[in-house]
Amino acid sequence: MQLGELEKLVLQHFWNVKEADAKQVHKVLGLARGNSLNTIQSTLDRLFKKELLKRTKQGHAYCYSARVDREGLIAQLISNVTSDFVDDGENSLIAAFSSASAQLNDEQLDTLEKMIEKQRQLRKELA
Amino acid sequence: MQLGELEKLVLQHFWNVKEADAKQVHKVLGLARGNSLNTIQSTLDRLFKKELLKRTKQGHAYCYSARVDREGLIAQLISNVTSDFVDDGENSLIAAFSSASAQLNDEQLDTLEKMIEKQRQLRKELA
DNA sequence: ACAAAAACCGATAGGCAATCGGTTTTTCAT
DNA sequence: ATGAAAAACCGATTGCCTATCGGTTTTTGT
Repeated sequence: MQLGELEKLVLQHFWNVKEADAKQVHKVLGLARGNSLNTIQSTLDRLFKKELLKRTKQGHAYCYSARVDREGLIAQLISNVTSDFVDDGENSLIAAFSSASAQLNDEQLDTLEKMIEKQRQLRKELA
Repeated sequence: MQLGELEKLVLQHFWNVKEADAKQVHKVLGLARGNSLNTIQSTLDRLFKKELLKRTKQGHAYCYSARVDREGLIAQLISNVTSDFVDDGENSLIAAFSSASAQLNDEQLDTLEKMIEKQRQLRKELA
């Protein structure tokens, strides 16, 4: 799945504002870029069809909100873009990590390790 | 940077064969897909311009080989696709991990932790 | 120098984001 | 209920990129 520039801006917008209709998004993002309301509507619709936004009728307008959070989208994008190079069963994040671990600094390694520990703890509590 | 289907196949080919000229790639990949030699040449050229392959004149033909390994490409793709959503300094993998960790099974968590340890060890040796 | 091989150029088609005008549908107030 | 306004929907165009080749130019080895 391919994301264009405006689509990315809109997604980020919805990580800030929880929900908004086309008109509101247009006011915040569209006007500054010189986009028509229609352009914003189309973009919202495309993102809805891509299942990155959800929407509900609210009065006479769709009210949109994020369907994935930032981390979820990043995970999905990584999976999409790497899947052709990753064996089935292999988790793309792990494959990615083996690719990119050299780029991480010590502090980031610590962070990651703490996240793993946290996840383990969480499971212990649920078990 | 956008990679097409044929481009991906060609890249993977060069992770197997070290080096080859257009004719050889065509024989291995192109014939099976019904591609002309020209199509293969164009693709090689595009990948060269994207700096994913390198090439040297060998007799009368360019001899191509991989410029990035699988892990390097994966890392680059991840960086490309996530950079718009990740603050400078923040690593996209870590951002992604924080949401995707729940999807990993215990074994994969172990794997990841071992990778971290391995990376730490590597650094200690280099220091 | 010449034939063959390879590179290079340019054109076409197909897919997707961006963009918007115009039409249809929905909605709300009267 | 009905009509104006608002919003959704549809369809077309543009631009960018990959895929694909035909044809021309350049290179090369004999």
